[in-house]
Amino acid sequence: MRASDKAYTELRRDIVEWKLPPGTVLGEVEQAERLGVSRTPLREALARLSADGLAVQQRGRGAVVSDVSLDHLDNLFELRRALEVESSRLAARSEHREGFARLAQRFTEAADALGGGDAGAALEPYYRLAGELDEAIDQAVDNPYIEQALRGLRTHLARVRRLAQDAPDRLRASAFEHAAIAGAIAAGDSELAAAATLLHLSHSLDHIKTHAGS
Amino acid sequence: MRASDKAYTELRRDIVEWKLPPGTVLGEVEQAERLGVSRTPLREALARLSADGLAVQQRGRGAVVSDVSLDHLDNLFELRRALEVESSRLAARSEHREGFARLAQRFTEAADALGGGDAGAALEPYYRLAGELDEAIDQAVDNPYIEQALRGLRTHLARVRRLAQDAPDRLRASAFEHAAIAGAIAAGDSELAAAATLLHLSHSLDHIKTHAGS
DNA sequence: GCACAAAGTTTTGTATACAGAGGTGCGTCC
DNA sequence: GGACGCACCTCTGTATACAAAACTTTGTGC
Repeated sequence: MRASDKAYTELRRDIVEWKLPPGTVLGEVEQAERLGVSRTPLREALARLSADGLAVQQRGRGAVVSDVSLDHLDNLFELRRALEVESSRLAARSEHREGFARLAQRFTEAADALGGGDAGAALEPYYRLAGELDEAIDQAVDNPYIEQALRGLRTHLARVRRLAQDAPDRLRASAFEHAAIAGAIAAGDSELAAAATLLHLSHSLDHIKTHAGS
Repeated sequence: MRASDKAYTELRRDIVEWKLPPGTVLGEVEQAERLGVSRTPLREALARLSADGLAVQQRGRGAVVSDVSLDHLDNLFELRRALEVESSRLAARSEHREGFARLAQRFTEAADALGGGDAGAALEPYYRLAGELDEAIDQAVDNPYIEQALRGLRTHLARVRRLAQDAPDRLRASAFEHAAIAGAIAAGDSELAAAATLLHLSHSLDHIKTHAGS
């Protein structure tokens, strides 16, 4: 693995996981020493982070971890709506929809598990399942431009997710909403898939806005 | 201006204007000498171009100008539909819609000019007007995430535009479609704005696909 | 004559050294 | 006592030198 890739991967992970909180100044020598690479590959990593929007380059002052707050939530979800609703629509029209019926079933099972006694143990599998749905939609949409836009969006979402804690009842409802999306795609009903996605996003945003900041 | 910015700007312009056609290998020393900068800032420029999708880094072989062809058109317009339809919808709901009525009028006038005797002279003003509409929508949407996604999209569109020549009658129809979009936004009718945008994109894609390659 | 391997050459990837710009702190002047 | 200015210092931005990896070419063996 190249040193610049290593620096990029580590810095990106640290930023997304809030180990480097917003506003942190990323001094080149400091970070280079911390990560065990030279300044040259580190600068390349910082440039990529800036392109991702995870850092902003201040003139003369180097790079600082970009700000993120609930003020961005509406903006983030507006982009999410544009991309994900259309993605669901396209996925439902795609030829490669074999896996979605099974995914819908697994989401329903996950919802039951989240409602059961040991909800904590069902949490991690549920997040992985949600990731699988994202991947399946990406594959079905089969559009590198949309995929790239979604990748950037998901990075910011993962970062903002820290601001809102996940209540078990919300996760259970979310699982049912995901099941509806996967089911609509499996059925090839593009407008139903779009509607189900729109509903999920609306509920998701509502939940974050009412339960965040505590 | 920093040397890396200069290298990025020039390379980007050369790629978008097809002075560096797809498949061109961007040797580091070669380009560094051509642009009069050192390899270090040039590498930073190449990294940014890769992030934009204008170049792809091939293992061991450096960077090459990314491919672009009519095969990408459907993918590009799918993303365009997702972003621009939602942008029009958001712009129509925005508070800052003062300029759109005037823009709609200017598009109607531009359509008349394009239908008149000296259509060639009306070409350049029309392109500028289309750019103004894009900017106005960006301002009304007021969403940095969507704006960034649109910026990347427009870069690729500018590049692919070379593949399709602009027939005068299509431009005239396009002007009317733009007038409809601007008018709907000015009226604050979000669904009408979305529909007008959808129609414009559909016609635009149809035209390119039937008239391209000659 | 073709295929495989090895060596050479060209290229990228990394480190370090140097220069320039900006910021901060202290001193002096008003 | 406060404000402005100068100097020092730290940090970014750039260049160059070195190392490593990959591709190409040539030679030899089958």
